[in-house]
Amino acid sequence: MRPVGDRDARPPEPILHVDMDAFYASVEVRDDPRLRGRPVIVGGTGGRGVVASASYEARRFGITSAMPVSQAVRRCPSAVVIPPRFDAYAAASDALADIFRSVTPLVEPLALDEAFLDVGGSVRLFGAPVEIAAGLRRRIADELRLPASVGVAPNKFLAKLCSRRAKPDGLLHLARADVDAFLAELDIAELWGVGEQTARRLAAAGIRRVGDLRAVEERAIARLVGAASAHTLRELAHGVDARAVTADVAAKGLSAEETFQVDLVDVAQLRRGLLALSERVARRLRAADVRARTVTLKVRDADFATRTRSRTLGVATAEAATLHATVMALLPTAWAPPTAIRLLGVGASQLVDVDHGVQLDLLGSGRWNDAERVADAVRAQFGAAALTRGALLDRAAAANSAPSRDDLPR
DNA sequence: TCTGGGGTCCTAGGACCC
DNA sequence: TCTGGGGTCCTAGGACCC
Repeated sequence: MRPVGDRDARPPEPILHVDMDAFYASVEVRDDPRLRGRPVIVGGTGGRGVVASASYEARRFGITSAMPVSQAVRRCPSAVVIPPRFDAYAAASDALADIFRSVTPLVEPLALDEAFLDVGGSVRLFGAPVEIAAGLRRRIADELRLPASVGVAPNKFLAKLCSRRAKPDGLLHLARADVDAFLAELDIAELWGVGEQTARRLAAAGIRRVGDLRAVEERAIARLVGAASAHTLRELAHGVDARAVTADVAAKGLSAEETFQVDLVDVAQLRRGLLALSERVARRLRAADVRARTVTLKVRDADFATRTRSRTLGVATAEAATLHATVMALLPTAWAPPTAIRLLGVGASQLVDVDHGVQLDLLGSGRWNDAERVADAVRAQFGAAALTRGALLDRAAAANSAPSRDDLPR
């Protein structure tokens, strides 16, 4: 039975989207006050790096994320370029999550710097959603000394639109009654799932605003973007989004990839690169207590042509040796000399829980797993650099590989 | 000095089974 | 002796998101 009465009613706009402003750059400015007011770029400094985050001062020069750092620096020679410190961002992200969970258990992170919150059950304790949102912004500013923007709306999609609209350092509440008018004039590119390609295809059919989209039959949209996208698009155009805020969403897959500063050209280099990536993936699988059934090799040529090859194993694995053997077996189907390679990747998907005991490995490659688990323990106690495979210590590998980073806890 | 790294979801074709 | 339909799994690629 639901209690009757206003005090218990679920508010009409219970969903919050909290999004940190220029997150990585803001953390850097906070931790080094000399950077305040200056154009700050966080990104790879190795020559092939791109912008991961840019302060609003840098954005005034037309610098956007994913832009090559080289290009960004040409636009703004006075910009300070800082290599990412993921540990610092992860720490800030953890503190942020603690603040979120102090108002509701229904917290769904989307990335290190943003999350959905359903505060529908929190109003009796903490007040209306807008008041909760304002309180969160205050606490984030006071305790983390970081700027955040918050959207308050009836559902996830609208809340995300609102937080974007509120940026930087703002709060926007969209009442249910205002949804239709708000959406009608919106550019279709603002819809979730409409990127450059889709926007171009829709525009070619005369659909530029959400209002235009509403006037077109779903079947006609499906011919442009496929059935599934057409259905979602139509719902979003009417402000409908039934997805619940869900805490603890299990990951579907996990991968590691690396763009090399200098292209790789021979099989020995590729073998070493794939071994290092296999180790990173295996370690993360074991840390998450999962095993993968499907292994994917990713190869990008010097001319940026990208291929993937995958194989599904009979027995799920979390062993670097197995991952490595699998991607090495796939390699000849994706690469042949003398093609130069700029990126390698190793992916693991079709994850199964170790607890569920799906794997019954009677043939006993288990000794590899034992050895690797011992290695995990040594690294946990003495640091990531404490143990490295002999094959990775080769001089050529050391010279060509970017400094390795610890894998991010997720 | 062109184009990172980590993900999710969808589509389409083929294999295979009933 | 000429061709069904449904369902599931696997693989490759692409769009999109932060």
